[in-house]
Amino acid sequence: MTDETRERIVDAAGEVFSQKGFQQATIREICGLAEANVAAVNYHFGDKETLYVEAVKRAHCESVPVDRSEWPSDLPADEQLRLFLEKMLTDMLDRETPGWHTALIMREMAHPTSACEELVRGYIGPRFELLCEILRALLPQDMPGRDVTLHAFSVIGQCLVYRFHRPVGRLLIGEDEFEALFDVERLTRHISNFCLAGLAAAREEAL
Amino acid sequence: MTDETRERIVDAAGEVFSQKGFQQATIREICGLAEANVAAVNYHFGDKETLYVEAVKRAHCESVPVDRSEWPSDLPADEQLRLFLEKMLTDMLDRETPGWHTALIMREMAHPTSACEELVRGYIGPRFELLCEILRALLPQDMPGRDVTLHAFSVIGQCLVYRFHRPVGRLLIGEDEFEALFDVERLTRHISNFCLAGLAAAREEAL
DNA sequence: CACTGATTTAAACAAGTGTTTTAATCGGTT
DNA sequence: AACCGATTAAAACACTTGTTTAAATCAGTG
Repeated sequence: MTDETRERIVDAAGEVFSQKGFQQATIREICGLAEANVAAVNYHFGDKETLYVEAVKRAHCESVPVDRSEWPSDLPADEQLRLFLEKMLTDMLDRETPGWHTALIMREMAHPTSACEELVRGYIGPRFELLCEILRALLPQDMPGRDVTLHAFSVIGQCLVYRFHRPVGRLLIGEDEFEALFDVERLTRHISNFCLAGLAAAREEAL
Repeated sequence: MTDETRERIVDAAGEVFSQKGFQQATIREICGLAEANVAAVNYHFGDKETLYVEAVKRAHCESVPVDRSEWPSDLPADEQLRLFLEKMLTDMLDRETPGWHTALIMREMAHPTSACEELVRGYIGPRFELLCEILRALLPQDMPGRDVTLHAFSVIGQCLVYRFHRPVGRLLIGEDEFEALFDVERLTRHISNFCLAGLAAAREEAL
């Protein structure tokens, strides 16, 4: 049990931080879950914030990397977009996915802390770059980068809304109705169709 | 100064709550801003949560109501959508807008509390309904309500992303570049073009 | 002016927080 | 077995928080 304690604490911290956020989570709850003493946090990490950063680091290190070498770049761009959306929506919405890793990343996206910069560099950034490249293939060649970015935000905005505004959505159209929308396949189909039409229009307009 | 104190406290509470959220805001800071004694909150409102609900209530009561009678329903549907987007983006992004009202509503959208239900009923709901009606005019007549809802979420998702993920956006493409995107006119044009193309495609597909 | 109820004030309270201290315990080494 | 550094444990510390108390002040009325 040399530094198994350290491991258990990071794991418990990820669990609790992802559910309650940095401030709301208490060291006592984390240590209770990890079956460790409260002093262990200061002994192993120094303070609460360092532990938090450690948990975020672990979250995005252990999440599936965007291995560009294994991304099917030879697929038609519209198929690549469909695939990208399916992956993103699965990561974000799939309730079957166990573990706190994605939840913590999502929380950090909504409430950035000092850990965010590294998260953008190591997790969000590469994915965003991939999306932009896919979009570039579907947009006029001479389109300024800034406009490509606008399209990228349009694509991810449609996904994020289901993750970050779920409670409002439930109140808005009823809980059952909203949960019925939570089908990755259905959402993938809708969003990719919607986006591909928007992209095609931008392509035509440029002619 | 009979219940001017009460007014000052609600106003200061809205200010602080909108910036820091319910938990992070402290009664002492609110009362400091309101130039009132800490005990005044309990005297006038009972407890912190009641004060919060009061502030949210004031926020959406004083915000511009969706007066359906003065909405230009005779405009072409695509123009209505453009107008709707412009209003929504202006409310959400315009930094010139003083006051905490919108900021508090936005915060409640991301972190719903007990005040959210009433907010959905009195503020978000009517606006969402209006959007759905506009979209219905742009979509096949026989399209199921559920699919109209999907399109509505696609529209508002593209707006919300600029409000709720601003910090990540700044890190992602650089602060200056991101702020340059924050032009209501430009965003309105992009999002409405993008959406109108998606809607047109859904219309054609139904033929 | 004196009385009364509403309001304000300063101080204290009780609970919870991150952190530190100090002593006990463990595991390996000589 | 005795020692030693690393780790764990329980308790205390210092501070912040929402809330309450009890006295002081104010505003209106007889």
